[in-house]
Amino acid sequence: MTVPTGQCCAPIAREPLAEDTAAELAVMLKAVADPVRLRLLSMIGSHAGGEACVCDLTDAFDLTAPTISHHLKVLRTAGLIDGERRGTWVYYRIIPEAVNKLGALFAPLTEPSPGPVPQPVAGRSELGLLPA
Amino acid sequence: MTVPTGQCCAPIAREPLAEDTAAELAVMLKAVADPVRLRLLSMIGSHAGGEACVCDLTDAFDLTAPTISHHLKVLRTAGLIDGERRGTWVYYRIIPEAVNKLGALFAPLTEPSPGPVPQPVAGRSELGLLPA
DNA sequence: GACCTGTTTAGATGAGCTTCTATTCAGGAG
DNA sequence: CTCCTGAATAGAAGCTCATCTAAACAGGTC
Repeated sequence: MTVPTGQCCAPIAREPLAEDTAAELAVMLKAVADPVRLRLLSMIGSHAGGEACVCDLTDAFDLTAPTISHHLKVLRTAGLIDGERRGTWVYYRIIPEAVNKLGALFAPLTEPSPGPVPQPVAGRSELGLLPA
Repeated sequence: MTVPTGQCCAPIAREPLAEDTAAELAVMLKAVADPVRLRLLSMIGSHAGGEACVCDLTDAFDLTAPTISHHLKVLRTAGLIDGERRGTWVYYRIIPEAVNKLGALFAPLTEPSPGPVPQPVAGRSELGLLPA
């Protein structure tokens, strides 16, 4: 069973997930299924300006800097965050489309909505990182 | 066990997740962060009547029955599904509150946080743990 | 009772993950 | 250029996880 539209997938309770779609989503979910990475993602996403410096993130944990760096790499490899070096420091920010994909997966099935999946459309005006 | 059915947290990008909240959510996410379990959850949730027999689920995978049973137990332990034996067969169904909790976590931030202050430079802002 | 089918439990094995220490890379200051 | 700090890489140790085979449990049929 393949997903009708080109989008990622319907909510989890609407139709059985395709095998490859499940594998793709599992990669993203595995990246988030860790207390440290969850908090990292939350700190980055909720930080003023929509981005956070690694130096800010490291101090919130009882972990060494290389460990934090490793977790950030996992999140980046999964396509959930993006990093950029500006001078001495490196700043990370969330990729809203990736998070929205997960949100759509677990969206409640309150009403049996019509045909297509109502994609939540990455808005997030504050973090202006959508290429229009 | 666990999973006391209640609102758990704000969307991931609104405020930093508390340490224990992140740990609790990671347990649930880890249960879902597997291709087999994702498909199992999707099959159960999208099955007619809202519940599915183990016998139906097993045939869709190239895995042995004990392995499927193990994955179902992980999902049940995480509070995502519930099982009931009726005669010879065992039927599983989704616990909507648990799935909704994940949906709320990754819900898009339509209304931006009221605190602008995009000034991340020069001396890290506290950022630490949120007060409960 | 004995027997058959569906499901779970118990161990074991091999792969993967989290964390560390030690080292290297990148940029700025003196 | 040399030194210092922030961040990433390399490699290793210990633990967790996904999967299997073998065995046990639950319920129905004869």
